[in-house]
Amino acid sequence: MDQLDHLLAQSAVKACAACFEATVDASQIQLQQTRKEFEGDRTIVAFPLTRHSKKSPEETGKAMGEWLVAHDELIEAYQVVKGFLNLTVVPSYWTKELLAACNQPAYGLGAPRSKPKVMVEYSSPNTNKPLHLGHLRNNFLGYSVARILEAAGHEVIKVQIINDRGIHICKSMVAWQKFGNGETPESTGLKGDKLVGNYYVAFDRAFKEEVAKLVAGGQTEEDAKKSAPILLEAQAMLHKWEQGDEEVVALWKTMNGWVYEGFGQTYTEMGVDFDKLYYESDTYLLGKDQVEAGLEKGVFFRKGDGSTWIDLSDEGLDEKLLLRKDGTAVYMTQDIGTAILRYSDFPGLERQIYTVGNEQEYHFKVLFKILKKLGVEGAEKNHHLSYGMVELPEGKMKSREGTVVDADDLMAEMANTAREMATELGKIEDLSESEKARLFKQVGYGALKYFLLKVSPSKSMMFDPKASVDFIGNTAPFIQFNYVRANSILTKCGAAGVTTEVKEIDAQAWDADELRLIQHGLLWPGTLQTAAEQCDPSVVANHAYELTKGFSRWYQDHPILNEEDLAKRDARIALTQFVAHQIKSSMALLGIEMPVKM
RNA sequence: GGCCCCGUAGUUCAAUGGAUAGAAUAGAAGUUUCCUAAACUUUAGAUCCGAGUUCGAUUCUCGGCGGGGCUACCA
Repeated sequence: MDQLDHLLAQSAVKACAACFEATVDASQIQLQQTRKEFEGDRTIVAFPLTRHSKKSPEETGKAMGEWLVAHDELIEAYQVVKGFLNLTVVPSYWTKELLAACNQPAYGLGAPRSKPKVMVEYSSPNTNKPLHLGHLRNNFLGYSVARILEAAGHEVIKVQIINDRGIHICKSMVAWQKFGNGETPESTGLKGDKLVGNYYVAFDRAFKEEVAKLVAGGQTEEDAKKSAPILLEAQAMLHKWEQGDEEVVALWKTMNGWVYEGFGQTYTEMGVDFDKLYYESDTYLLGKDQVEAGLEKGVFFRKGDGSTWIDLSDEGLDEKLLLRKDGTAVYMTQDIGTAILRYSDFPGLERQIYTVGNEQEYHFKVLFKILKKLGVEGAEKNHHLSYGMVELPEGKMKSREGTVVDADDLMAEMANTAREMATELGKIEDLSESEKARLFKQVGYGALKYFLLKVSPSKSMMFDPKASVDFIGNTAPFIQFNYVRANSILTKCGAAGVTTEVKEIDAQAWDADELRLIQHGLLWPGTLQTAAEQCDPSVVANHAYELTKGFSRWYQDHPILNEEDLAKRDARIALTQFVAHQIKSSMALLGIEMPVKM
């Protein structure tokens, strides 16, 4: 619902009062964009109003249309098709709005910090293996949502919690001790996360061999999996870590350090960052006090064996464990502690948004309910930004089966494809090597980000490594290419001494195609609003694509700088500038940069 | 078994209960004296099945069928 819809709804309410003596609330007026095959700009659906008008949909629409044309100076004409009242808005309205938008660099954006403080958590990897395609979707999504919320006017804090402790990292550590021969990232030339990941794989291989041996020796597979010596070693190591054993902690710090170094490089390439990092090793014990306190308040209860639980059957869920019988914390305990810690770290925090895969929907449902029962204020506002799996043609990615698409490899491949394409087209010879390298990343990474963000988060999506990510069609490179064309014209304006400053626009300069393009651009404030409310970057991606497609079509048969009618030329330059600017700022919210040349 | 999500052109994705279900790709046919052809134009092609609610259902309800996930004293 944008400004115009708002005005029209108000008018429609008046029309209903005047024509039918009916009191209708503005919320009952159904407004939509008029479909392009009909004449008009906005459409009021007449069906729902018939019970007020006591007339047929056609007569209802006709009566309202007559009244609106006569009484609302914004409306130039109307047409009733079946039960739909199509309204044509006076062209000067669009021109006026366009002019205002052109002179407002932050057009469509909310005033900074005009909305509550929110926290967006994303990434949150384990430190025992490198980042993969699923993490890319997570990071791009979380980062983009943060940018969108910020653009909408929220103060945003980007965080992640790093799962730096636990049996998984101990597995890598044990394997490194046994098979590593003192290897380091320096000695091998490998990224630290890759090196540690290799030992995780090595652990798994050794573990499987041991299990096979034990099974051959007569054990059941189940027993063998519990008693494999290397697993026992890893468990012993975790125990030592928890005791604070110096040697183990030192190794743990060293290997995690390698991983952070490697992750840091990957984050830089991805273009994402964080305002604060939380480490599970700092927070994993935090929730215990909260649970003890909750126990006293009677929110939780203790079973005969000493374990602590919450009963959520009144909320339609079941019982959930919070402390083991030995009193140690579980995942949920830690999340309770971390959530509460964050409220105290950032006073005034309205809500936390967790970017985590949809397989954890149940977990977060439970977490939010527990927080609420513990009396955490605003707990119900927290949001699990749940997203679907990235599926490969052969099914789910499984690190143990080697069907993982590595994040670094994929990004390198994307930049490489961009290089091949650009070289073939041969339009960038005059760029320096570093400019070229930057361009290939802008285009290649842009294509990847757009590919992952254009799909609604909640849906699982298909990624076929063999088909590779497209660079033509509904893609970032298509959008970038059109931005480059627009930018090229604007640069030429400067060279030709034509001003791009927009002071006035001739309202008669536009044809129907142009009006449509302008109208689409003017939807941007409402679109951004929607994207922020729904935490959905695909809404922004969609808008940018539609706008670009409209521009591309228009560009094809409308001379801009070459237009002889100067009033038209200036109007078109203004429109070009408007579109280019909006493409750039909307794509920036997806973390995608626009090149100046390609 | 229980709970949750998803089924739309060959393929990958759209569509607050609204008009003739949109795009993109792949297919077929075209467009470069002119601001960047990574472009543009034309063409063909789909709502898993069955009921129900509604003036109107891809959308809501119920029942099938098919796919995925959760259902750990793992994280």
